[in-house]
Amino acid sequence: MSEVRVRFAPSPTGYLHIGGVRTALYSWLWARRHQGTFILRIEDTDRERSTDESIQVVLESMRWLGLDWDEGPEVGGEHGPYVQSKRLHIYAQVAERLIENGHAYRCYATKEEIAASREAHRQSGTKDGFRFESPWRDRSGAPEDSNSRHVIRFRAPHTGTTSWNDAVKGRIEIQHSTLQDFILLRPDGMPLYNFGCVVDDLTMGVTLVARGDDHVINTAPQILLYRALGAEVPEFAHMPMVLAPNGEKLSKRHAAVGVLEYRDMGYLPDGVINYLARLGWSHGDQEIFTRQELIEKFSWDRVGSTAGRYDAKKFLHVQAEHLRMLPDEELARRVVPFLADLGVEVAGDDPTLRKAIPYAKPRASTLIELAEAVDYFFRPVVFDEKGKRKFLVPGNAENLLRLAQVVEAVDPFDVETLENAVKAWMEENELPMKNVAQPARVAMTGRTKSPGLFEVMAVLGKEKTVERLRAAAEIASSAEAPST
RNA sequence: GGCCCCAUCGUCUAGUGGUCUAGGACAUCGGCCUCUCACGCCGGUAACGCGAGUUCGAACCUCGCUGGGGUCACCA
Repeated sequence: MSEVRVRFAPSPTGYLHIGGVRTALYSWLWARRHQGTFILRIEDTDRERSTDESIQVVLESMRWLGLDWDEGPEVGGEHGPYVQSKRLHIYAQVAERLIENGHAYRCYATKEEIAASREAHRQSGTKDGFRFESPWRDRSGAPEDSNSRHVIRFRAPHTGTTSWNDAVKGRIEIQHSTLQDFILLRPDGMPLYNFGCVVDDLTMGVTLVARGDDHVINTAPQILLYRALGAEVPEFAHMPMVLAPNGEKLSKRHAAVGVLEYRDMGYLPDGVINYLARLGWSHGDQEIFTRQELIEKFSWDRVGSTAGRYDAKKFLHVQAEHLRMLPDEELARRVVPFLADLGVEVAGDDPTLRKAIPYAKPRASTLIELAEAVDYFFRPVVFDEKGKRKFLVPGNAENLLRLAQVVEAVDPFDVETLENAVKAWMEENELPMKNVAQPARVAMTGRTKSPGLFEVMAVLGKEKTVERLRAAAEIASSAEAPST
């Protein structure tokens, strides 16, 4: 097999959409699987919407996901520049060639003329789609003022068909009668999508073009363009789109669509990648994949043909699986910034943090939840009001005090020894675990839900455990008895 | 509307003519475990859109219908 060269070509218009990420991911996996080249190209020819900040967002998104590119912005490459607005001279050259060989022509029609033509078409009541037929298609000369504003159009065939064998959809055939003389270059020299895309893919040696299936129709004009340039046509892979839960096009209204939002919500790159990979692609019954497994197992023929719907719950589940797969040291390191957001400054190699992670891990799906599950080890208890009212009551004060006493004598201060000592004390006094556990839990964590009592104690350490139990006993004894 | 694509549980999917009284995962509902909450474990509900063919036999092949999506720009 010849070298695999694939690209991801987003337009920088705000954020990197999660659907776009999936396209990027599949291409990246394909490249990595075949030791090929993954190219990142910025399609910023829409001046209205493209911004430099957006380019940075795209790069940052790709970096965060770990989808590294071999050629593209910041890393360079032999076929640069990799930003379309810096390639205008190339498009101009190619367009000139197409004019010379008769495949393209200068069109001086004004926007007003086109609008009028569209209106006339509408009035005529035909059922066919509108195609602008430029009077300049068959005119040889130019207007008197040869500098006048014009675009360059492709001389599209009116009859026949173009077909290709799509890597995910199979054979697709498009009627030429549905094509119009699409514009290659605007008066300002900016290429339109179909032209810029083809020129770049061609000059960059792209062997397979992967994109969303909203581009299926564009493939016909693009193939025509390749042929007009006497070039070999690459392979195409059109994947179904990611839809909203209700079947609409996925947008901000339905979910977080910018991929960086997931970073901020405490998702892991591998969690995002796994969920997206599995949305539309499958490998038997396997649900959870490491990045390496994805690289080894990905193939276009396992990409399904039905549009996938975004499912936040499944996404969170897959994310949680990856959180639990991460070694504790690594989790401790990664949770630090999220703890900082909660106002807790702690180092990634802090021994208390390191000890707390294994107990917090099964209770968290994201890094944010993980941070929230360990914060009380590092700062004064903040009581859950309901829990406080229910459990820190006079009737429990004595037990809390005595528990503090029992615990104070425990050595070594580990889970097993603690459990033995406390249980022995409870048995002696015929105290049911239930009566002791919740007040103690609230005392130590401020909440009614937490890891096991003895686990919390062991992480907290003797000093803080005793201190918190006594403080809670104090609160309890001075609290009013429950009114009911 | 024209053109293009698609159609298995609520969702993601396995299934490529018989092994399917359709499997897995998420969600959901029961239960177990238990000091709370999770994790984990066990079990349940739940799908081949409809209609014609082809065939001894169809979720799998063909056609039609219905439904959904995409696209018809000097956006990408």
